[in-house]
Amino acid sequence: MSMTADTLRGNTDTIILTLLMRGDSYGYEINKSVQRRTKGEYGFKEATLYTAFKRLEQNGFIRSYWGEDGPGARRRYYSITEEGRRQWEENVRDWETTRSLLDALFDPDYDDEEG
Amino acid sequence: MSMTADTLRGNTDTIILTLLMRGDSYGYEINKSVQRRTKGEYGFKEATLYTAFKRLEQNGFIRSYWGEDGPGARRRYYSITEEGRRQWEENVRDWETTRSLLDALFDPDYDDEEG
DNA sequence: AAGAATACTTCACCTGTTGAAGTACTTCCA
DNA sequence: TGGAAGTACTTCAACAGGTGAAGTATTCTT
Repeated sequence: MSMTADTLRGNTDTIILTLLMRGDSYGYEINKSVQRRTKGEYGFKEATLYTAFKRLEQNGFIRSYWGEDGPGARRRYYSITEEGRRQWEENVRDWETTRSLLDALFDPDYDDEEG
Repeated sequence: MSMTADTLRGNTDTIILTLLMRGDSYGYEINKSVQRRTKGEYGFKEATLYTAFKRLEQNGFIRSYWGEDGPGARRRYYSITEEGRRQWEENVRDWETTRSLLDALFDPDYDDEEG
């Protein structure tokens, strides 16, 4: 796994929750959104994406249902739950904390006496 | 593993390299520095720390030697190599990229047409 | 008709983190 | 003097999340 992917690890769930806050969606489309937002620099591997859905559903953060039979392949839609929204808030706060921790830890000129 | 620890995963090596850029050091002290910089919010588990040293040394990013026999328990000192410095630069660039990717991916108001 | 795109599933494997247990020495303090 | 706490490192088994690979099935494009 590359450095980048390793940093992303564990944020998969939060990324998915963020996109579901805009409305119900399905795997393939969510992944396209991720790619669009990152200008193609990042996208989920299929296995990553679908195991994340399973995990999120087991934790009660999302719910799923099969889409109407239209043209094209069948789609499983996901929608975020109230608990999922709460989890999203917490995860984003955690991210902000971790982000500043890492910024401090990667600073080669950090003053150790600073408080 | 908590969200925070999961985001930190894979950045262990870069944290250690950052601290070694200030001069040679040893495990216990490096960990204290991490705790100081994060105001006690983060520190390595011993197993994490020492497996990271092993990994870094195997990759040629650090070198190690036993400290002089003084008072107190024996210490294994580490010093960063030229290759380690190059790796550090790369990792920090990767971190900056990933940080903005995640900031974009966690934005619930992101405009999908933006580009 | 072929190939690309859409869409999802499952499995075995890999990597980094961790809990737990152990070794060994020194300092503090009652 | 003796026990707890602090310093310092080691090893191992277990766990979680990500990934490559292979498969299924449909539709769109050329």
